[in-house]
Amino acid sequence: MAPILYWMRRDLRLSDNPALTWVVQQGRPVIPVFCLDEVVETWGAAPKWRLGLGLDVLRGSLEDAGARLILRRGQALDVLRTLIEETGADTVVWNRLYVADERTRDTAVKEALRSDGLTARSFAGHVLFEPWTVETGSGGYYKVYTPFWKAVRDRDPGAPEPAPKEFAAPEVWPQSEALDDWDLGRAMSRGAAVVAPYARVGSAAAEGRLGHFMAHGVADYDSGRDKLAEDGTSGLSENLTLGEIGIRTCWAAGQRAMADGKPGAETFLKELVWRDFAHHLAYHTPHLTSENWRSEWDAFPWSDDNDLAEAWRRGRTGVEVVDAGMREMYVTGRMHNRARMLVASYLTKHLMTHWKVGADWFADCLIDWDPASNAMGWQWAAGSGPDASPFFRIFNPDTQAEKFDPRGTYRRRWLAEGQAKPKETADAFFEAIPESWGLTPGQGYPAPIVDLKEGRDRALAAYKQRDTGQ
DNA sequence: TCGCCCTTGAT
DNA sequence: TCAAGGGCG
Repeated sequence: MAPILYWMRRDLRLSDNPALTWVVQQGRPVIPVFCLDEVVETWGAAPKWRLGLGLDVLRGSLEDAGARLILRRGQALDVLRTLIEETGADTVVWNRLYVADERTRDTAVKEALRSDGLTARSFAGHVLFEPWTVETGSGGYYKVYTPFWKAVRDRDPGAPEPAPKEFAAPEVWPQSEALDDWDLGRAMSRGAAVVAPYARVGSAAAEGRLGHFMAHGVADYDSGRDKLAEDGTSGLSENLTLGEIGIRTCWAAGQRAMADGKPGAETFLKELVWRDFAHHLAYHTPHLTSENWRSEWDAFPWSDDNDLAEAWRRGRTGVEVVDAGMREMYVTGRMHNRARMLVASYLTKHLMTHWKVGADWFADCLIDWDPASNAMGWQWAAGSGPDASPFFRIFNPDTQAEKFDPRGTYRRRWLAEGQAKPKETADAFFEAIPESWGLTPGQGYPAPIVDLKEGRDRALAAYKQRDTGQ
C-alpha cells in the first residue's frame, strides 16, 4: 500500500486535525513530515527557536503513537518530490494556511504535485471559518470586525476530532534530518535560556492551559485581561500559532463556558474570532502583511528605522510602561495585550515611526508571533489598517499606566534601574539582551526621549495634514 | 438609499 | 465633549 505524506506546518498536534483524521481513515501508512522551507526560513529569531521546541515535543507524541516525524530542509516542493520518490507515496495532504507567502507556496505545490499525477488534498484546520465562507450581504469580504462577528457567532465550526490512537507505519521510514542540526535557536543567543522557562510547549501543555483558563480565568476575563500585572488571559496564542491546540477545541471550550453562564465566555469567543478575522483579511487582502492596508497612508510622513526606534526596541524610551512592555517581550517572548497596543501606539504616533519597524521587531521577539494577527494589530494601531482606531485616538502611556497598572506592579516587575532591590524578572532582561547593547541596570533610567505632549501634538498635526492632503 | 454603528481613548 | 468617514444591513 502506497503511503500518504502528511505535510505538517502550523498544525503541530494530533487531535482536532482534519488532514490527519482523513489520512488515518484511509487505513494506509502515514508519513508525517515537517519541512524547513522557503517560508519558515524567513521567520524571526524567537518564532524559529520556539518552533524547534514544538517539533521536539511533537516528535515524542508521534513516537508514542508508533509514528515518526520526518524532518527535511529545502524548498517545500523539492522536499516533497524527493520523499515521494523515496517512499512511493502517491498522496500528499495538509491543513490550509491563508497568509500571502504561505498561500503562494501551497498553491504552487498543489499545482505541481497534481501535474506530476499525484493526489494533493488540503483541509480546513487552522481557522474556525475559512475566509471565503464568510461573506457580507452583497457578497464581499468583511472589513469591520463587529459585522464579521455577528455573521459567524451562531455558526458551528464542527466538533474537533479525537487524536488517532495508532498509525499504520510504512514498511521503511525515510531518513530524517536531525533537529539539532537545524540549530533553530541560533539567532536567540543568550535570550533562549531566559525565555525558555516561560514557554509552554506542545499539545498537552496547551490543553492544560485551556483547562486552567476555563477553571480560573474566563469568568473574570472581561476586566482581568486588561490588567497589566495580572495573568488574566488564556495565554493560548503561543500554542495556537503553531497549531499545538486546535481552534475548534478552544471554541468548544468557550461554548461550554457560555452554557455554564461564565461572564467572560463571550469575550473569549470574540477573541478567537479576532484571530479568524485577521486570517480573513490576510486572505482577501494579501498586502495586509507587507503594505499599508489603506494606500492613502503611503504618503504619511512616517520615519523609517531610526535612533528613537532603537531606544524603543531596547526598552529605553524613558516611558516606564512602554519600556516595561518591551522588556516583558524580550524576557518572556510574549507581551500583555494591552501593552502591545500601548507600545505600538507610542512607536507609530509619539515616535512617528513606520508600523513595519514595530511589526518586524515583534516578529523577531515573540514566541506567539502570528503573521496575520501581528500585521492586523500593527495596522490597527497605526491607523492604516481595517477598522483602525481613528487618528485622534493616541494612547497616553501615563493615563494607561494609571488605569491598568495602578500600583506600578507591572512596571516594577520589568524595570530594574533605580530600584534598591530589583525583581528577578527585571534583572533577567539584562541577562537576555546582547552584550553589544552595552546596558546595565547601574546606568540609571533614561529621561523620556520624546515629551509625551509634544509627541502627541506632532502626530496629530501630521495626521491632520494627511487628512487635508497637504 | 439611508441611517446606525464602529475593540481596547483623551482632554 | 470630541471626532472621520465609510462599512454594512
